[in-house]
Amino acid sequence: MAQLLEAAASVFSTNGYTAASANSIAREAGVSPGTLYQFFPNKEAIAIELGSRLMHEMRQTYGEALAPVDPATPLEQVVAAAVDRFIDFNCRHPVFFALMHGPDVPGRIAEEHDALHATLVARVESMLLPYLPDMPADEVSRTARMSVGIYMSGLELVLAHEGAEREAYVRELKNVLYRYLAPLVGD
Amino acid sequence: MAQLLEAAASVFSTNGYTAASANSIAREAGVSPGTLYQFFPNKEAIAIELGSRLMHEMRQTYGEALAPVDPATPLEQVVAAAVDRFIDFNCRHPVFFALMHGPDVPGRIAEEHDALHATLVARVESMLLPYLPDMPADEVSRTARMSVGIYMSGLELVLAHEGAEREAYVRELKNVLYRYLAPLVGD
Amino acid sequence: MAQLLEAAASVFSTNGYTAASANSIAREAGVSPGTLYQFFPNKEAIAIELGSRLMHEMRQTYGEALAPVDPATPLEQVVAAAVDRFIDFNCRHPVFFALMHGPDVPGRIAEEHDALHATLVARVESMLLPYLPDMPADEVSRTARMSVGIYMSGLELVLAHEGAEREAYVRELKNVLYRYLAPLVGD
Amino acid sequence: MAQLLEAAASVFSTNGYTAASANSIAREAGVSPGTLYQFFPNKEAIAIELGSRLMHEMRQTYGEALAPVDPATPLEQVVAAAVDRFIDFNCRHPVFFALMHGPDVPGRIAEEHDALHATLVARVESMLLPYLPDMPADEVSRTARMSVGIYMSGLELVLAHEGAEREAYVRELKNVLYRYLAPLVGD
DNA sequence: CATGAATGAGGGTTCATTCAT
DNA sequence: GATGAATGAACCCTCATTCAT
Repeated sequence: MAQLLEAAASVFSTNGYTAASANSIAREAGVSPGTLYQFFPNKEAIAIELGSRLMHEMRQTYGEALAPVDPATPLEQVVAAAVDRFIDFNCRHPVFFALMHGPDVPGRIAEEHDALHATLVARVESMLLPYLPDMPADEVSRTARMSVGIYMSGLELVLAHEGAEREAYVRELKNVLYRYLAPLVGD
Repeated sequence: MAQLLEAAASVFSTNGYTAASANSIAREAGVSPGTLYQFFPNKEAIAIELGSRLMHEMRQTYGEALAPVDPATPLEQVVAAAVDRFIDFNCRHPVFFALMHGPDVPGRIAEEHDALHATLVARVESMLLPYLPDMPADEVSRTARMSVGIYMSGLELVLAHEGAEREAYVRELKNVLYRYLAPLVGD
Repeated sequence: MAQLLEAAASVFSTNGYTAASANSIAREAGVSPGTLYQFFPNKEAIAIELGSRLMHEMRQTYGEALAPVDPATPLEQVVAAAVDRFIDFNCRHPVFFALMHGPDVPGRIAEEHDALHATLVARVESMLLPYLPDMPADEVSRTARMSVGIYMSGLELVLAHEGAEREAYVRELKNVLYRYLAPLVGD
Repeated sequence: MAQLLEAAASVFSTNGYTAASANSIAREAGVSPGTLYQFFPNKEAIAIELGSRLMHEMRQTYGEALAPVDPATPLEQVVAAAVDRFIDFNCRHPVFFALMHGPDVPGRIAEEHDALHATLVARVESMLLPYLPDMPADEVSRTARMSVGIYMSGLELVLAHEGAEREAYVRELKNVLYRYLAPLVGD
């Protein structure tokens, strides 16, 4: 059953959500289609469950890290730590990226995709808030969304490379974010 | 047939690449499926041709603008102009976004996606080069790719909003890019 | 396309509605499953169309016969004629019987089944009315429903036999109906 | 296991034979599907066993009643009693109706259906015989079959209504049968 | 050239049946 | 015995693609 989620994660990351077929997931998991449907009522449910597990794991693993930070901590440090954790998380769970580049089609998993996204935005917002005590709420929200966007596009580049090149992209992503946020926090 | 490409552009931007069916494109174009297959060997080919045309149009429309700039022009101005043009281009050709985000699936269409992407990267590179005369080539390339990534994620946010909120995201995107590049060009 | 309805009629009469699979209908018609779905949105629609055609044909063929009859006509004659026509109709359209022994499962064809049944009841009612001018409406309705039920069960016996035996059952059915109705009409 | 048969009876009468799934029967019985298949080789066998038990129960309960009757008993009384018992039996065993109407599909279950039917016919025949001493055997058989058909279609109408309306249909069914048989027995 | 009916592999899903525990 | 997860063929339906007209 974890077997099935693993297979689904693998197929989703390889082919994307839309192109992943229920039977291909079952095949990857080494079970019959019928078995898959004893655990999940439909294909969507697999993605949804996968999504919740990812969100849960994110909270478990990085719960404290994204909790309100002492505003005295240098921003550079906070950004670097957040990026490192985010990259690390995605390398261990490449399906996260697949689910975030969710399906073009609307539906329940689109909602799940949105939930994942919203979770991410909320965490970034809560991380930024101590640094931006005087910024209006809607501006904070925009800043958080922009940061998540940068995160995601940086992640794409990072995952597309290996070794030293990957490291270079990680540094670059940190730079982008730090330089974007530094003026806002008066750092 | 321009008629077919227009229809395809419309359907791709409405439903995304994966969900767009060949027959729905033909219907939208007001021709029979058979006719479609006399112009294109398959669905992928439509996306590929569409991509080429977009690249061509990008070159036609903004050719001069992205041509090497006088390094004396303030970076802020250059970034602002590039972002404005980019947003404008995407509003007039929403299919560009669909093609850049759509195809999770590997295949020839992914290659086309990459070609589009590469074109974009090349243009940004050529724009940056005058500002970064001393930067090693691979670092310039990384900077350009990072910039394109930021562009794309910014675009997503811009397109997702309207009116004043959209304007705010446009400004934010300019900020991100300017702050990212400023230290590099010694501005 | 008539080809498809014919095939459907054949498969429905052989296997019953529930057990008839869309693909088996297509196979019987000598076409591919896809073709079937260009003419009908789903399996139900085939049964529904088949039902309407039957009702239509019933009205076309026997329109005048079931129209209000001169109450002077001997009941025996009317019953005999109605039974003969009914049997004849069913021999030419055996699927009628299959659709009337509709699906246990509820759904749109169940409604169609009901519509067929209601049509039949209405025709019998209109045939009986001139003979039962003083009977309360609900009693007429009951009588009509009872008559249709007798019709149907008689039909089953008739269809299950051949030759002289079949003829004997036809006579028997006429007897049942005549004897049932005679006291009501004061014949 | 009586438990299983009870469950099957319940599921068959609720959903009809075709729509009843083996697993739903097992669930209703509170056992696992595996257990079900230790008592019955397949789904059909359940229906068959259920049918046998119904026949047996019919014989147990109404054995004497349907045994040869004193031909002096007024036919009206005999018919009324038989109908009342038949309706009563079906109210207590609604699965009887499901089994008699359910299986459009040919197969062993249809044979069982026929066996049930044959039993019913035989009982009616034995009831009629004393009244029809001079009728040829095949004609008696036809009369019995016809009577059973009327029974069944009357039953359907009775079960489809409630309260006073149901009572009215019961009376109607008695009328049909009595009027049908009266001339034959010279009543 | 254009047509559009026809194709058929493949998608998601169900369910009678089996078998290792 | 009893279990219930596993099976896999078959179900309904879609859609990229073809070909006779």
